[in-house]
Amino acid sequence: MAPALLGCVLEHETAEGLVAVELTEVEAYTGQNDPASHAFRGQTGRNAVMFGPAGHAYVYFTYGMHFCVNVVCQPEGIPEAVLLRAGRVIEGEGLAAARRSALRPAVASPGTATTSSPDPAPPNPVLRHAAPGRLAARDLARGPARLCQAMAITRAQNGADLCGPASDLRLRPNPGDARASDPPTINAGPRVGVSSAADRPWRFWLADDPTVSVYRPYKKRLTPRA
DNA sequence: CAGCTGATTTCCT
DNA sequence: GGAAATCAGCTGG
Repeated sequence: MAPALLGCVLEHETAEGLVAVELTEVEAYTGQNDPASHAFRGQTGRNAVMFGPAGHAYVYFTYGMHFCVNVVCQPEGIPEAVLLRAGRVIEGEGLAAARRSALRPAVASPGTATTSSPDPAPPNPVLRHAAPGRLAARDLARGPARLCQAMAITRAQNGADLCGPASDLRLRPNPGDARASDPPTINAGPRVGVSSAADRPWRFWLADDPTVSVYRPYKKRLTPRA
């Protein structure tokens, strides 16, 4: 399933508009026999969608600030999924860039809220710069959390039916994909940032595509966070 | 360019 | 309590 998803298009239609991304990099997670999978130790609140039917979005929140999206790939009860790691924005580039470069509200934390501003209160008092510099087109969805930010995919999309034509978040084959006559070269290698089963070459990407994220092997933290 | 670190929450042991 | 399917900014070579 993972290499088959390369070249397909993920679309998200929101009140702000439509953003479409052609997938250029994915990773497979086979669940119960894969120690790197969130489903390895069985079903939990977070990973429940992976145990549901295929074709739905498993969105998870990680590192306290990022979302990542997967496509569930097996029937109910078999928690296999493919992480969407990167893509090329083919529609709604302006909107994607705005989402990626705008000042973003920080996640609410106790004690930091409201009151101290003498000015008319901004929409959210705690703001953080997301991407001060100019943003290259190739970087809009280059990485799993960047892809979610560019497409406004959050917890709200967890469980979305990617194959439902009425769904706001949907996956479709790429009509401009010429692979039938001129198949793209697909490369495979170890997954990014994965500490266990790091030898399994289950990351797949389109060769020579600039939107593919930079490979970073797993590194243990020198000073673990409290 | 490689390497480190802060940000910040959820989940699991 | 500690790691995590990350990212951006900064440092030093």
